[in-house]
Amino acid sequence: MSFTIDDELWSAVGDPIRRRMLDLLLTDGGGTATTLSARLPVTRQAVAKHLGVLDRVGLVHVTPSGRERLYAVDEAQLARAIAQLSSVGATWDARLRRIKRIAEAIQRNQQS
Amino acid sequence: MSFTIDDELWSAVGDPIRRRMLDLLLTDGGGTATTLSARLPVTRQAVAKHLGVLDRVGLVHVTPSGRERLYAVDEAQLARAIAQLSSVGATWDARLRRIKRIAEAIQRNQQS
DNA sequence: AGTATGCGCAACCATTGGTTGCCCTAAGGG
DNA sequence: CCCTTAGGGCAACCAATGGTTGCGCATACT
Repeated sequence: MSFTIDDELWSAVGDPIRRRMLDLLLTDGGGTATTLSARLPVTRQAVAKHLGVLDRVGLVHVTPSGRERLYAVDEAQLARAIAQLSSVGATWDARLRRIKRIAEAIQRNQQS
Repeated sequence: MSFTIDDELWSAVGDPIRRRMLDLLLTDGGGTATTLSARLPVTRQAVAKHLGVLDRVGLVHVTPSGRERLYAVDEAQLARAIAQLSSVGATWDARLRRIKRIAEAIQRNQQS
């Protein structure tokens, strides 16, 4: 059945700010809390908390360098997250399809 | 760019309990707060609140019948949600692919 | 009539996402 | 070498959300 795949991972990408952060990290190839917050509508501290969340589920990893902490996307883990998204989507899609087929079958029966 | 597609809709399916509720409503073809809560690890009131959320974004619709309130999935809206999931997934997937291509190109250059 | 049941409302609690303020420490410029 | 600047962590605080319990109301069942 597997509806509860990995709620931690899903809820990590569930937040719109975190999705935008992942987008930025992907396009820029990395960033710090400060650079990210400059391009987001929230403060550095908020971004830092989000980075903590993403780090805990392994979606990003950090490399301290001097007084900076550079974050980058963990591609393997993001790939896993993508897989889960499409898995849930596929499940629902299949069910919707089945429902539609049944509905059409009923219509056909009623017309005959 | 459209990373902020429809955060309302996304965050509605972002909650694990709500996803399981949608699953149940799809497989059973509908249900009430009480019947759902019987098959979920939360109370009827919690389920009722979630149903309120799903209702507000249009993912379910309700038909009052006597003292019961029967909820069912709005298939069109769920289809929209699925489309958004796969859209975000596809975006990230494309970027990961591009990064991988670049990485391989660099490797090839360094070997030559 | 009276009981049982489905539901809504309100109060309350914990967690989370957000803010501001403060302090520490590493870089950089006179 | 000292002092300023800038990145980042920590703590307090606030609002929203997901969860609970308790209660009251109205509809159905016997």
